[in-house]
Amino acid sequence: MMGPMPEDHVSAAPEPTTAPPSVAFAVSALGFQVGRQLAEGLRPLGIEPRHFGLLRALAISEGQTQRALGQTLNLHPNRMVALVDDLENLGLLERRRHPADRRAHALALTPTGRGVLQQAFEVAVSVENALCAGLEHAERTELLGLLGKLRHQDPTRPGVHPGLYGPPTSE
Amino acid sequence: MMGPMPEDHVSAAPEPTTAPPSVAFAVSALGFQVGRQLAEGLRPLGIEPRHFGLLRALAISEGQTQRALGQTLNLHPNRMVALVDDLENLGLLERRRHPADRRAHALALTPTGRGVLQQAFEVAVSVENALCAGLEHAERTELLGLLGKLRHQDPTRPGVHPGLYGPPTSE
DNA sequence: TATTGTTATACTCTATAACTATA
DNA sequence: TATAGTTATAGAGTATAACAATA
Repeated sequence: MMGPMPEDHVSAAPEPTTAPPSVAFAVSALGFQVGRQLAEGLRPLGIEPRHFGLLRALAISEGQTQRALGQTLNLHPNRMVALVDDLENLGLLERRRHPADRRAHALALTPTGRGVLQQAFEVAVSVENALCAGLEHAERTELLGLLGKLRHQDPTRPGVHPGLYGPPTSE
Repeated sequence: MMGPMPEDHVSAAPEPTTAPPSVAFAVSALGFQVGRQLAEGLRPLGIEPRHFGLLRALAISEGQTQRALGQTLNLHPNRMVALVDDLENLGLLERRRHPADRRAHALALTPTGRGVLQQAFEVAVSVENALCAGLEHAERTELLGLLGKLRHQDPTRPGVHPGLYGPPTSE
């Protein structure tokens, strides 16, 4: 990875102490900000972005085992335990008996969990709208199109965000 | 924070299990990817993104005290110690005597440090170009313009990225 | 023997607060 | 008394590997 790369859009040797305007930098700083805002918005719901990601993935297909869900989210079985514990303690999901395998759990959202997921989506929408408040509707469409043309390193399942599962952001 | 927000661009209640195309999500996922790529690219130089950030800030005005530099980067004095230790051990900067205050250090880049910073900028340019490889020049300009219109929560000094100083990204 | 979920352990990173030497 | 830098300590998070139950 990180071998020779095409260097056409930006000159190769900028002023050493100065950074040219950079899509990478903008996207990185904005992405961090968005993550913080999402975490803040979810706090009243008692969950963190990683829980949101798990609930969302579970809602897409219920009855999955922890392992299956963990593979979808690229999470080690290990880390799934605490995450599922959290959500079960909050009453947002249940570990039910798996019909075919008595070792495994069949994960299922509770009605409360479905409600919280709904609210979490609304938080996400708020973050989106706050972020895009300075854009006309057409500009936002245009921006989405351009972002879609950026090279994604990890064309995994859509909706899977590798950075969503770290520790809660401090500061 | 996170109070009432305008909700015009996106309907407030999407399908609960499905996410509409979102600038926030795209920017967040791409930002995380960019961070990983930068870390990978810097590894051969023996530094991490946070060291890059510190070197860059130091290059802008040398002779600063650790505290002053830490304030620029929003880093507690505490965390500066290990960071400056790293860079001093690598021979990239020096703690010199402060002319006016014998408690403080005057931080200065070494020639090696200047060289490594230069190489780090080249890595950053590589990441930028890889990211934007699918864009025409005009599209990239357009994208930069649109990103600039997104609402920045933290209009601090330009070039300061709050998420740059966490632990090195695993996975 | 392999696999699911769990636990144990060591390790890293962080934050708070002490500490020292200057001011 | 306050400040610059440092160190100590405790806490949170992660990863690796062991473990029990089941396949």
